[in-house]
Amino acid sequence: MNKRSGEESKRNIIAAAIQVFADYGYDNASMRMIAQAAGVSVGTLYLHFKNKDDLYLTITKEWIDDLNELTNRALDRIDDPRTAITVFITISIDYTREHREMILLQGRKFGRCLGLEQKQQFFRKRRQLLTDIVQRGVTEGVFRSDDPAETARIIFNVLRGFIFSMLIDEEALFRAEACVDLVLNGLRRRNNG
Amino acid sequence: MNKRSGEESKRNIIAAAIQVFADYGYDNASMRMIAQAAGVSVGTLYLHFKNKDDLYLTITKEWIDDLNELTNRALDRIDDPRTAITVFITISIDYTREHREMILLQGRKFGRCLGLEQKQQFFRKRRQLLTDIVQRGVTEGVFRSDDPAETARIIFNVLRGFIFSMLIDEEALFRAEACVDLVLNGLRRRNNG
Amino acid sequence: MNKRSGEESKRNIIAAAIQVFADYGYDNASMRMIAQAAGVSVGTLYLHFKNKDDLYLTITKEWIDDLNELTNRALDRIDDPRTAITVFITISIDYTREHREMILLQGRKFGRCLGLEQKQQFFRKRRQLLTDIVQRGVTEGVFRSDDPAETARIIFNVLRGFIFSMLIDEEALFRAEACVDLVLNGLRRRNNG
Amino acid sequence: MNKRSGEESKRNIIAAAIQVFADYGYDNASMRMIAQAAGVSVGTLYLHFKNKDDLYLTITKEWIDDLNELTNRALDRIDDPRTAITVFITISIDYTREHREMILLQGRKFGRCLGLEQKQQFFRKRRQLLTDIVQRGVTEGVFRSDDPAETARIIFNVLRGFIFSMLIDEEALFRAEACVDLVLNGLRRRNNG
DNA sequence: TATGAATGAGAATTCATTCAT
DNA sequence: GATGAATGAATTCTCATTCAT
Repeated sequence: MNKRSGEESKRNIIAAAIQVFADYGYDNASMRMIAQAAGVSVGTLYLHFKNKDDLYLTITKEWIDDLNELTNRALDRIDDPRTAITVFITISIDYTREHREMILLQGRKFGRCLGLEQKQQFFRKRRQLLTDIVQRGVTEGVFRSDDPAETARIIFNVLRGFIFSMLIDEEALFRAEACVDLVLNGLRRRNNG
Repeated sequence: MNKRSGEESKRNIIAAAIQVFADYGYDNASMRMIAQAAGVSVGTLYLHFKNKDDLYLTITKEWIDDLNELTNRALDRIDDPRTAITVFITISIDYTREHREMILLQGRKFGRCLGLEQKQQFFRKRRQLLTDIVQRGVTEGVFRSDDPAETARIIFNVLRGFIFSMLIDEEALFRAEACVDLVLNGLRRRNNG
Repeated sequence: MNKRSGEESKRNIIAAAIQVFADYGYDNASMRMIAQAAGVSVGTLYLHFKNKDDLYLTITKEWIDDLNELTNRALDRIDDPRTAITVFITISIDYTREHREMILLQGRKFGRCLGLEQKQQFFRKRRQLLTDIVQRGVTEGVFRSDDPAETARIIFNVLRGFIFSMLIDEEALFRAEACVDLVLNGLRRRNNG
Repeated sequence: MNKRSGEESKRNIIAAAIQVFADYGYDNASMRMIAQAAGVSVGTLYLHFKNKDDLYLTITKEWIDDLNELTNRALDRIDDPRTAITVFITISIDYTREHREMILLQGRKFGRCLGLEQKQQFFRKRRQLLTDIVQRGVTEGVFRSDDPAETARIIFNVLRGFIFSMLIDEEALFRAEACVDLVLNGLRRRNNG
């Protein structure tokens, strides 16, 4: 019985769970696998988390907070819409590359999606951020867009596609710069357009 | 019980399985549910399919063939790269909207993804199609792209993102035209570019 | 795999479950024990019953129906209140002696008592029967009772006590006739009373 | 943590355990719940009691002693058998009403009933008390009974029924006086009997 | 072909008990 | 004395798969 502090043990379990969930998906990851990966007994899992859902939600909540903060900090002092788009896309792609496990955030549990409310709010917030940037660009006359929200959704979906490609289809991954280039060009206002 | 020819029964099972898989996901769809939806006994499922994986793979194979044919037919006589891009994106979005179940194609069984080889080949083929179109556009001087394959991957990922949005986040869906507009503008060669 | 008809198998499981529940109580009887006693696998239990509660409730429902019918038939043509009391007590005691397992009917699951509604209705019906008999006796001038319902409850509780004694304290069991004697004497109207 | 003397802590745990056992039953009461209710850690429970059974037995022993003393004191100077019966029944009913938890005394752990020997002795003693009273009444010519022990068992079972009704079926409860009335009338010797 | 009863392995979860601190 | 993290065995329940009919 290797005694640790409660918090230490909890972090340890979370780290293990992230790996296992990411490797096998929510459904195929069993509590036994997670326990094994964390080097603890199954019972210990339930000492720190009410159940499998709770463990999963704790993890996703961390990511959401993490990404929110990272994004906010990065966009904090950026006024130029072109730079803002560049930063948003680059951060998203980089973060996804570094945290392949983040796919879990997108995780669907078909019937009832686990923590759906929380996630949708997060997605909504990110799309709003993009919408604001595009809108600003339009106002400033550097972007062209009939419908900034629609444009934001499209950009958002490239990034969502990237997340899944990370997991199921690495050949489909692209460089952030290439994406920025295409998008900025697509948004660009032109005289003879 | 209603005697049917073997083939008829098989079609019937596949139709039911598509629905159930699409509604609940591979893991949460049980053979019992599929049997019930098809109005046959569990044993009958195994008469036509070796096992659950086999049933799933049969379905995905059908889709791949279906989509391949649909796409090929649509692009058959189109020479203009701009029209080709427009058609490819529109077909993909429309098909996804009509066949929400197609998400299954992206289906990940994390550890070992079921039928991965087959799917990856399909994805590769679609990206190649896009690459060819972009390449042609560049050659003809209407598109601008440093790396057509990279550009193709980006477009491919918007569409992949759309598929997942269909399932987990309907608010994120966008119109095909808006996407075409952004992409074509992004690809457009410009004098002062 | 010993194939039986569905109904045959179900009866077999019920018989085993009655024994196991009676011997160990609801909580201490495990599905594994019941399966073993029935000579089937655990999975088979769930083929016939939705869950443990369902199995338990099926059993209690049978008893309730059984006892109701038995009692109704016995009291059908009896007009004399003294005979009716005698029959009611005798039947109850005899049935309990023969079906020691019937204790399950009383079964408490503390927080939420399983099938409480159903049982309470059954108990209520039996008390009502007793109340009617006593009331009749009073009306006919052979019984004496300030409050027939209260009297009925007391008699009802002797019988309930008997059921528990069957299980936990056989030394406390008594003969039906002795009980009838005491009760009838207690109910008897007297001139100098 | 609040340092207490060992004995004080023990009393505290017992009080909490009584509540929890009474609310949830032996099986459904967990050591964690008891610890929580007592405001101590799980480990502390095992400092004072060898295990769950030990804790339970300690409690039942207390009750047995408590009830024995209460009953003895009440019957101490009562000579009249009629009064004695009245007192015994009234005390039993009242005590049960006030200590709903006392149901635990009847507690069955089916297979091997916890502390069975101890309890049976207690029940035996109480029945003996009743038997003595009835016997005395018969000797003095105020009661009529072929078999005082049998009569005692019947009275004992009304009271046992009452205890269970307290828990599972409050509608079945009755007033002590009504019971005394029926029993005394039932015991009464009559001229024309 | 078709059925559906039966299986057994494995899933999530609970809990009495132990023991390092 | 007191704590509470850790354990492991047991519990309920699910499900892909098999096979006698």
